[in-house]
Amino acid sequence: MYALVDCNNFFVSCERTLDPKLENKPVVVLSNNDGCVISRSKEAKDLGIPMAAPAFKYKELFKKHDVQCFSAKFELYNFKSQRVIEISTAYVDQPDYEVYSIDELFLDLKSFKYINIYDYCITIKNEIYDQEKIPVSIGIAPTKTLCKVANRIVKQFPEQFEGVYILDTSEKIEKALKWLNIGDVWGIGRRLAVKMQDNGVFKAWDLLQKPEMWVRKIMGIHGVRMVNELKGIRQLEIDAPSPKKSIAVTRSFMEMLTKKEEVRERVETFGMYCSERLRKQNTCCKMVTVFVQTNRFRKDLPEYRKAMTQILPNPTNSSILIGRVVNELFEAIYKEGFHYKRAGVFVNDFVPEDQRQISLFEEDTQNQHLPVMKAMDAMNKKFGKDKVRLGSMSGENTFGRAKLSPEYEAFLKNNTLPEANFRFH
DNA sequence: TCTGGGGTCCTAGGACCC
DNA sequence: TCTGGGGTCCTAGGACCC
Repeated sequence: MYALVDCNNFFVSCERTLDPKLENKPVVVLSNNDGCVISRSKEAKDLGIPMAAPAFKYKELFKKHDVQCFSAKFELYNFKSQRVIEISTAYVDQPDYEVYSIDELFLDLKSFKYINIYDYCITIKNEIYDQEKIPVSIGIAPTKTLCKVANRIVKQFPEQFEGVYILDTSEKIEKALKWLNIGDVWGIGRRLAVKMQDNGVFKAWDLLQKPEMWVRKIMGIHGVRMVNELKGIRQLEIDAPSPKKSIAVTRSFMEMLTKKEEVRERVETFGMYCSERLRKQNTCCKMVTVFVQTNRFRKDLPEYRKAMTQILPNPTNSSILIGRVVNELFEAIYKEGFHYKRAGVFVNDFVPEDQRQISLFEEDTQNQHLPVMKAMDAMNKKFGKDKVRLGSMSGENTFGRAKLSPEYEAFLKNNTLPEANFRFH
């Protein structure tokens, strides 16, 4: 059996660890620029605040019900996430887990043939709460997809299950799938949900009644795997962490930017962050993409969006070399006369730092840069983010964050903050 | 006025090879 | 008039996830 440990409304729960008075009150956490709702407490969900709701549209509701709003504090969430992972994984053999996202991890319970896994998971749940004050739900089932279903059941019926539910017998599975809406199946997004309903598939169970050819045609290979997983036939394994295949740094700006030099400074900074993250995993990239765009919601202003990619003659992770490319691409796509709202840099096509294929004809300076770069990284690690940086960076952010509470300042001071270390899907 | 950010995988079609 | 067959690799776009 697998178990899925999932933190309940994780970012809000983290806020509550700093301020216990937030317990039982409606609380939301907002994205950068305080733009969208990205985490909601149960009380906030009950008020009808949807996920990803633009904050400005709900101002009245927030005020009326005294909803507590917080800017995102990702240092805190990463820290708490690490703690939850450490506690959970101490209960299984070493490679038998997969960190799925910042607030979820799968455990492989294969080594526990003789103990009561339900009780065991109750213990895990309780220890996470006792030590970190983070409430979690645990769904146990033979496949990952069914773990997701079990987890949903736990959250839906809190008074019945005390945070843990096992979905094991075929009777329970059938009952669960006849209850579960098709759009709530892991892997069915908005588009597919509509397509399913058009074809008379409303519950997860209905999908199992469709012929495989139909599933293959509508959903591709994903669908076939999904059906098997729902039947209890394992298709998805617990995976060891793998290096990233692409890195992106993108931001919306608090205010629209109209000066070329301001936008340039931003994309150069994003390029630097990409380079730092490449060095952190000891890889070089062979491709760099830069994009800029105006505010897509402002129909009264002229719209412009453009991206451009360059393939590098020699793989690199030097901030200087990547910065140079970013600058060239920026020059090629930037157009005067627009109000820019968002920009970003992507890097991909990675090779390990020590396995670079060098072009015969292009000069390669990566190795001259590397010692300087590593020294820079070491100093920033010691003294703080962006303390040492390239001259092209202002070192300032253009996105807003509410004033930090004294509790949070104290938290930042007292903890060595871990690096984010998550796979995204 | 105000609308996030960072990932993965699959597929279809085109270019190219022998 | 007649115009093969099979394979790989790359890319863009679409779908999904948290």
